[in-house]
Amino acid sequence: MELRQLITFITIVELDGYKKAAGELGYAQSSITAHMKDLEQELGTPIFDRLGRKMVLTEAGKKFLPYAEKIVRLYAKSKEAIQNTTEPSGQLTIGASESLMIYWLPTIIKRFREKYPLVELTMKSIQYDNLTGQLKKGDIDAAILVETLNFNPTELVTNLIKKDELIHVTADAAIMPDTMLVTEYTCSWRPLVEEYLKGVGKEFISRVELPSVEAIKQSVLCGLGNAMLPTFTVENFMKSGDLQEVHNSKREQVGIFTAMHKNKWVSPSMRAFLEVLES
Amino acid sequence: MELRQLITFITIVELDGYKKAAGELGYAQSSITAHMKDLEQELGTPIFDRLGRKMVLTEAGKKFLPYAEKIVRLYAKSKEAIQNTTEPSGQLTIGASESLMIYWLPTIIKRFREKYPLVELTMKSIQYDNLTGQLKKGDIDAAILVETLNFNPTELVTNLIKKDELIHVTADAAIMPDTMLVTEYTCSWRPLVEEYLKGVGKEFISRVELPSVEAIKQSVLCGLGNAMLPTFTVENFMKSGDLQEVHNSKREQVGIFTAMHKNKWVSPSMRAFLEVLES
DNA sequence: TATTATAGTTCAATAATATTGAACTTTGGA
DNA sequence: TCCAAAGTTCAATATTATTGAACTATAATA
Repeated sequence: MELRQLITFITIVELDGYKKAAGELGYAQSSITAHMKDLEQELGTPIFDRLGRKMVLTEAGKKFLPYAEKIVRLYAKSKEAIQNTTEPSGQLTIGASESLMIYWLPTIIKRFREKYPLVELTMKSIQYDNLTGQLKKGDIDAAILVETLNFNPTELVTNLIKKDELIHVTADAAIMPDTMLVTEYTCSWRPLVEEYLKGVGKEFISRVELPSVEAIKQSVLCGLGNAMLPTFTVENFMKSGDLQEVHNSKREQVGIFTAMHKNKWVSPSMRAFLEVLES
Repeated sequence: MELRQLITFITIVELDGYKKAAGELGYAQSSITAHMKDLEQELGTPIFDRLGRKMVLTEAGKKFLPYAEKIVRLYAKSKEAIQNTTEPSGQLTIGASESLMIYWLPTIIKRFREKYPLVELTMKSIQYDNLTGQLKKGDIDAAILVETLNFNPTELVTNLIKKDELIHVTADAAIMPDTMLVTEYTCSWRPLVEEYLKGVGKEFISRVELPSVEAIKQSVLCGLGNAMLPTFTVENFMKSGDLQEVHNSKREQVGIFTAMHKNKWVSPSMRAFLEVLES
């Protein structure tokens, strides 16, 4: 049984005759006969009675008709549902680094939700040590993260959304305290912090590792130590003066990137999200 | 898009891989690739992301999956519904002559209904002058009727269920009144009545045409005239003595027949009905 | 870091099947 | 009685589905 035979069957019933159906569908009449013979063989019973030159549905044919119609209707519907995905919809799972999630994405997500309400958006925090794995397994469709500017792993397609800088901040601009508050090792910019410290000859300074950017920031505010953080995380406190840049400190370049698996199909939802990101 | 491709698609998702699906379905792996390429072409979007050696459903694929499953499930269901028609069901329309409908069929219908409750049985009265037409148009699936024993029209398959006789009845057995109560001309046994009258030299006797057997019987009972009727219509009144056979009258042979179009497929319901009829 | 095994793709050859036209059958009207 | 219309059959042909072999890319392993 194949869809084409079901379509033939339905057309015969609609137009009341093999010949008309053949004309409608662009087949030779004998093809119509063949289609129906196949169907009847598969079903094991005749579906038409050949009463004189009239074709009349048998009881089996009558029972089968609604099934055939439903199947063909579903077929058409499925095509439409997939093809006419003008309006992004369905699930979209984005992995984001914790800091971006807090300081940058909320407004973006809000805009995206307003524009594409049919997309079921899920945000997940990413594991920096297994980004490729997460993208490959389909755990997340794309990732947004802060990385060094040379970020470009094979297997992934990356895209720089925005450049930013790591800035050395402290509660009191005059001093560079002995304690450096840092993120964990798997954090993407942690190597840059280490490089910076080496650059200023402070590679042996004591470090306190804290689990989140927000924890580090609050601790810096209390004077517990200082830290290298992306500017977008500290902008507001710089303006208010609660945090200040260490004098003569060097800034390190970082970028906000999107990343996805290179073979991944970019769905309409995904494209929409990337567009909102870039605007 | 063909059913076979949908089955392949579903199997791939279930077994998680082209190779396993190929094994399961008895295809070469390249056939699986071809199936999915066809599907993707028809839908206009990829349905799998080739992430490394893992095949992961795309968003479009995820949306398509439930459609595919529903279509394949319907396909299986339809086959089952048609093939496993062990239990007769569906519509069955029987045409019957008015007399049989009244005196013979009620108990048969009752038995049939008890045995096959799923069949929606419809009884229609037949037009004797257009029996073939009714059978051909699908107005009725089969007819049950009283006919002369040589009843055997081309185009129809007939079957003698039971022999019966036309019996010349009257309210007073001693006399044969001047008035003959007869059915209309299109009635199947009317010619036999005419033949009988000719046989007994009464071909010019006066006739009153009445529209139904029941009307004739009641009229005979009142002494309005006499009539030739099938025994099954008058049995009870013969036993009670209210109707009596005319002395030395000849009986005419008739039969109760089923008739259906010769090309008509005998559905399980129909077969069941015929079996009940013959028991 | 090679090496190997695994999973999927490509492509040309082949097997399978769908379609067709021509001749035939049956039926319903002129 | 003959003709036209509708469907069937069947052999020829066109199309398509399937396959095996060579190839690519990736994951595992040694």
